[in-house]
Amino acid sequence: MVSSFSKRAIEIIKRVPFGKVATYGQIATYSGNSRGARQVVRLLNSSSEKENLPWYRIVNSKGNISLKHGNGYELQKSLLEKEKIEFGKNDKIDFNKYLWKPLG
DNA sequence: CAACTGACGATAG
DNA sequence: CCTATCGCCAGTT
Repeated sequence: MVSSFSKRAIEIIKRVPFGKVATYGQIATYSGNSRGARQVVRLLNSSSEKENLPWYRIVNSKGNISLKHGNGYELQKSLLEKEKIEFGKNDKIDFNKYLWKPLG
């Protein structure tokens, strides 16, 4: 068995459906390591294009985009809005509506 | 092999 | 609420 955290994380990221978002911690947890959030970041940076990952569906635990303005932030936001995801007051995403749940 | 690096997260003040 | 700090892990330098 491979049991490689990275490979599993990639598979999981690919499973995040249209119109939903997931947190770094979520991906890490479902990949077998609840503390692997930072590895998820690495993967997004190193494999988002190769693996064709929906990197823009990954946000931080607060429901905000983690990128900096002028450095992808607006891009990610627009991509999410195209998936009908709404941003609240502080450009915050409502997890009750948009957080991805692997079961349903 | 040691140090550095991240789009994080939890905790403390 | 906000900043500061520490912990975590794997891939790079």
